[in-house]
Amino acid sequence: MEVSTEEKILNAAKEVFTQKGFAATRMQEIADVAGINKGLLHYYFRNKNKLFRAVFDEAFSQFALRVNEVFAADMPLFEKIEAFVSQYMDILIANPALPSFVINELNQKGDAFVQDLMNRKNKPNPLPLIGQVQMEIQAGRIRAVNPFHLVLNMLSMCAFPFIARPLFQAIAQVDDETYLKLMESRKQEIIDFIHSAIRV
Amino acid sequence: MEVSTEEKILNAAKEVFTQKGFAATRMQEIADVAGINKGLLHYYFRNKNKLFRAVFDEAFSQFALRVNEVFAADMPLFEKIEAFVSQYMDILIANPALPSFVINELNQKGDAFVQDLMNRKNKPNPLPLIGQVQMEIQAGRIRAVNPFHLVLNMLSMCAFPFIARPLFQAIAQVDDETYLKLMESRKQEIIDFIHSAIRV
DNA sequence: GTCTATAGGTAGATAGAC
DNA sequence: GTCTATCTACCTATAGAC
Repeated sequence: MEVSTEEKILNAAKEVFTQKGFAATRMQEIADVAGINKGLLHYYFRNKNKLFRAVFDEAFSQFALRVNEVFAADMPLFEKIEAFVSQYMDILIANPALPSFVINELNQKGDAFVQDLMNRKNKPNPLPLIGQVQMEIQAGRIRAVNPFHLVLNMLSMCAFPFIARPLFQAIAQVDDETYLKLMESRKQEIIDFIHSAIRV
Repeated sequence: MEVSTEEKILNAAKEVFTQKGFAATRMQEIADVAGINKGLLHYYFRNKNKLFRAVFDEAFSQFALRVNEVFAADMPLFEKIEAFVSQYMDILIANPALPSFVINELNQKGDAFVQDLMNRKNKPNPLPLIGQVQMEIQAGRIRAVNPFHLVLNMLSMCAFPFIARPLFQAIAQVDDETYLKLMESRKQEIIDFIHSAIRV
């Protein structure tokens, strides 16, 4: 064990907050998971809100930043879609509980929280990709789809199976490992689906 | 006002629970929204958990039941997809906060809660639709897509924009009314998208 | 059925010894 | 930096008057 106490707390907090959400999380439980004393949580992070922000901001960045990178890259459209879906699904497979956590808190914390987040962080920016789609349509190389909805479709198909995972997993009656393998094979399925949908 | 106290409580509980989630909801706030005394909540529903179950079960049914109806209907595949997307989006537009509430609690309450729900309620059953897709593929009338992923794609594109609504709405910088109108026009967009994706 | 008052328990946060 | 003990506030739930 060479991890600092601060790291132990952050790891434990990430685990408990992502599973239970802000309101249902108990500082005592974070301390238990971290294997340290409850008082130390306040020594390092002052209060529950600040500890939460530390966990949430990191989780949110992990999504927003990667999105912008790929969206703004200099690549042909089909390659870009393929690269995005592949990379984004990899992030989700590695962190299957994160999307529901982030979406969750955004829903519950209210508009002020979301606005504050948008000002503070560089927000996800789909405009480069949307512009590229428009150009391809004008050039007649893809079908005339609404670019906004196309991006929304792509994001939906990637993220939703993770957010609604308990439901789908219960319906399909498969264990965790099998479900994640399904998500692995889903990458190519989404890419093909989008490709077929927008080809002329 | 001819609504019974019990109904007033249920309406208020639905509003507060869906907005804040189980853990962050205060019985006092439900009483305030309902305009009644806090003690009455316990008189009618005994405790917070039972009141929650009353709200949750109704919300969950609203989704699961309608899904099964359309999935099992005797219709050609394309018509069925069109009918499903149209009807499902209508439910979502009328209850934009419900999907995130349901998904949310399913994520946080743990496996026991989900299992209990699956035994108690007739769970969503995609098999009729999946079987129909397989037949169309064998008949060569649509492209050979994985039926499971096709259903998942359809559900994702419908539901995700509502679950991730605060995020998308903040990015698109539109007000509530505009966003819901976007969802209205999205119905046809999804139908066309799926149609193009699976046509031979 | 509806209200007030309060019991009983728990959670976040602080004080202070080591 | 880390621990124990405790304060204060709040929340669910109940008891009991009306």
